[in-house]
Amino acid sequence: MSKILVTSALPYVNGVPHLGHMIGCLLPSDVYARYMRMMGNEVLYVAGTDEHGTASEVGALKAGMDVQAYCDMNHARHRDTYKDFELSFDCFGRTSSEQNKEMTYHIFSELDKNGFIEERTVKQVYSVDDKMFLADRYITGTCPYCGYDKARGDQCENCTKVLEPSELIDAKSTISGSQNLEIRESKQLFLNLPKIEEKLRQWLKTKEAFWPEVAYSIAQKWIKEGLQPRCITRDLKWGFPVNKPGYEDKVFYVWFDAPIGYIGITKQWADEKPDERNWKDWWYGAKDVRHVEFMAKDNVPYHSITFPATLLGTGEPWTQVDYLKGVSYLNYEGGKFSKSEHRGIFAEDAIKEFPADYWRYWLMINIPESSDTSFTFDSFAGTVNKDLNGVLGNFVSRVLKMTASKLGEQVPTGGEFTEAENELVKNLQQHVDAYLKYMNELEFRKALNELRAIWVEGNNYISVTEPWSVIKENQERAETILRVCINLIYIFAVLSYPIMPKITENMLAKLGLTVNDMPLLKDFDVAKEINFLKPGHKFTVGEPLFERISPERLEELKQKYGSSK
RNA sequence: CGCGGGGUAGAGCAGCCCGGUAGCUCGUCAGGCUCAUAACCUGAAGGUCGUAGGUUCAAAUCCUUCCCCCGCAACCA
Repeated sequence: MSKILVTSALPYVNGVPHLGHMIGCLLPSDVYARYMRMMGNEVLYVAGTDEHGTASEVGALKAGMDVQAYCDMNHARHRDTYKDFELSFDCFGRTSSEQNKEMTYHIFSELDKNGFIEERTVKQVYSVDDKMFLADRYITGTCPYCGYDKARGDQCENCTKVLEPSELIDAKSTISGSQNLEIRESKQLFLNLPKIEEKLRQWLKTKEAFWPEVAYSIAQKWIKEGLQPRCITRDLKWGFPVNKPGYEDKVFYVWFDAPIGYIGITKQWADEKPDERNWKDWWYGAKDVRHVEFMAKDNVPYHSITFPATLLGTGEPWTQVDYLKGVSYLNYEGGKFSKSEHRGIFAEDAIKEFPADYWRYWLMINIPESSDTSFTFDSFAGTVNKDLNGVLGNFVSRVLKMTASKLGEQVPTGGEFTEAENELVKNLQQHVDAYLKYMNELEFRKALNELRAIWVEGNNYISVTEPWSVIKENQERAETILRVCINLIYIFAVLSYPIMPKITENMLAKLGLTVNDMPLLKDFDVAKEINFLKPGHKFTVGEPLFERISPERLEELKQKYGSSK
């Protein structure tokens, strides 16, 4: 048994998670955590909301709320949504916690002590009326190059020119609309990345053979271009006050304390049961911990460069990332998800339309592993109707109904296995081995394709053996076939658990079982499990596992959630 | 010449690192079955592997040119 530390990139607290967020980090990390637990490993799976930064301050301001209350509200909203999606966090914490503050202070102090922190003076735009410094994107004005009147301080969306806020004509704050802006000088603290570069380069080299190509190439790119010192403080109120004399009125930049949040959240988890849990077992001088991180590709630089460098700079034995699963973007019907343009389907709405497992399955079998991909309702409906209803749901239904009507609601007795059963077991074992191999390698698309192939084996077997005909002349043989089929339902349920936990529970319930009756996936032996349910074991037919999506319903969904134009 | 990823049957993808009969899912067509959710099983058709050139006995796979799509470009979370 080994220890697997699973972390998902932390969703920003006042964002509204959509399907792209779900598949980018949250869902695959959950599938992996569940899988690793079923492999018999000790798993710690943590995530939480990333709460600091300008966006929260501005969001609270616009909502007319106190920042803390605003974050409390949004944190709860995230937590509930992820619960609806069956995400099995051991702890879903927050970066604004006391524990994270403690970690952040410690790590900063070590970096400072080791000479990796330096002071620089930077010029920033200050809004006199808002009484705050403005991030570049909170300033708009007329682009001096193309005349576009809604150019942002960092870039003009119209002519794509990269801008300095001071270049804008008639610049104003997007928060209050005030034009009373001035450039002020401000002292900030920087993390001296160039000083850590060599150490980082050597560390990164050890990852080349293991990380996915996307992740490693992005990290490599940053190294190649040369690292720059990085500002880690801000003139804001919402955040951890800097624990260095002379800087108490500033806070740490959100990107400094956010990844430290993984550690802080682990401490939140440990503090719930201090007698039996210790965060250091996972993060500090920890032995035999494999740390697997999940994130969308935009997050890769922070997790492959900045955060590892931060930890390296302390000179302390922190757990670093062993495997970094970077995922590309999921678009919506060809365009980007956009809250402001009401385009896309957001997690809270998705769950009202269909149970979590429908989404989990579609997202995992379509996870953007090699390039960006799109969600479409046509594809979703096709997958739900074909894979879930046609292949899996229908198999369960035909087997249980046939058995119940011909032989009663219990596992039939029957006789010895024949060539057909031996063939089935052999094929199934091959697919199972491939499924487990791909899950180990975090090749989710391939793994899910194997899972479906496993379900297809069931329909294939029943087609070939034709129990509905056989029962007319040879009841014992038909009983054998149906006994095997009912055990297949049990096997399918177990194997589907990491992807569709509720469906698994539902399938097991039909067989009078619970998830506690499931075997470990480690060394999963089809020949043994095919005989798990003994003759006479009761079952119930019950309701179908899935609901089909009719053409009318499909049209309705497309209308409701408007496609991109 | 900013950087990275992608361009393979109607659609979505695998194969490319380690050259050697181009695979999978959906869709289409044909057949089978009628236990089941008009579902399931089998078979077939369908591809100049973005473009142009090079290396090689042999290139989707290696090298070079160009074109197209997506994303990123560090005070943006």
